[in-house]
Amino acid sequence: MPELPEVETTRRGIESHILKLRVHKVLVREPQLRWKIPASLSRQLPGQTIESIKRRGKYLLLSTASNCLIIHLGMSGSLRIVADNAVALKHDHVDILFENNKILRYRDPRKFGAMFWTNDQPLQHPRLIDLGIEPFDKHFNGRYLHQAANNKQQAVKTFIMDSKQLVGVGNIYANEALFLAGIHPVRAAGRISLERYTLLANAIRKVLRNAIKSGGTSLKDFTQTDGQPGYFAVKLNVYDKQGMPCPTCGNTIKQIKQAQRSSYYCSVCQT
DNA sequence: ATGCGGACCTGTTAGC
DNA sequence: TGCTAACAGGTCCGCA
Repeated sequence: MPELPEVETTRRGIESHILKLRVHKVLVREPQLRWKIPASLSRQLPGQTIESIKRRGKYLLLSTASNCLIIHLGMSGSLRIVADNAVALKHDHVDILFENNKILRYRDPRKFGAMFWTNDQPLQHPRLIDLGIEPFDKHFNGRYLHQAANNKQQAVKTFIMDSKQLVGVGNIYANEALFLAGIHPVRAAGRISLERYTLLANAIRKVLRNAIKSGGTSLKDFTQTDGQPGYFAVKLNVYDKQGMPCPTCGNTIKQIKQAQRSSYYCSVCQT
């Protein structure tokens, strides 16, 4: 489900409700997500206070004075703030109950998400330590991409979706950014000029920034933490638009598969 | 080293 | 109407 904008929208949504609050209880109904949620979470988090809520790529980092709960939403995960008498539905796998009787509720039908319970160095966690640059880092630009692409034969679309290169760009925004930059998704990453990578870096930041501003993309089931849908979907140019006219030139949007993922592009505007 | 296909799991939808 | 197959926002792992 969530790419960087949806995770950031979630981060902001829960931050306003649980920052500086003490955890009263943790209820794990289904521990088996992508990896098993450690039992130590339920023992150790109660009594601790959430001191900060940060994001690294698509991971959320809920830090206490001595530990960090790392959450990844996978494809279908979501976090909501609900009242303590709200009935848990199927797929509501984890509740974190706070001292003010609000619950942070994790829901994930496909169970591709994950929760890790670590010390105070979450960025050293094996799943995070090799993550690439943040798209809003001041060092991220066309030169960075151009150098990272080196002589790669890999298609530029799978290249920008590789979290070891840069984080946060999933299938929707990869397609949208390539459209904005006028770059064909199949083009080899190592055969793109610095000038075009500068366009692409700017396009990536633009689509992510706009999506965050709109509260994320609502496709099927993404909602903000208050249950309101994101409003970005109406602004998508190519994603899921196969057969429809290109907003720029009117040519028919094409759909292909790359690395098992759907790619959408205009063969006139993107070369 | 690089890059690809398959895997994880459930729900929804397109197609027959 | 009902069954089946394909597909969905992510990313890890094993193999070529």
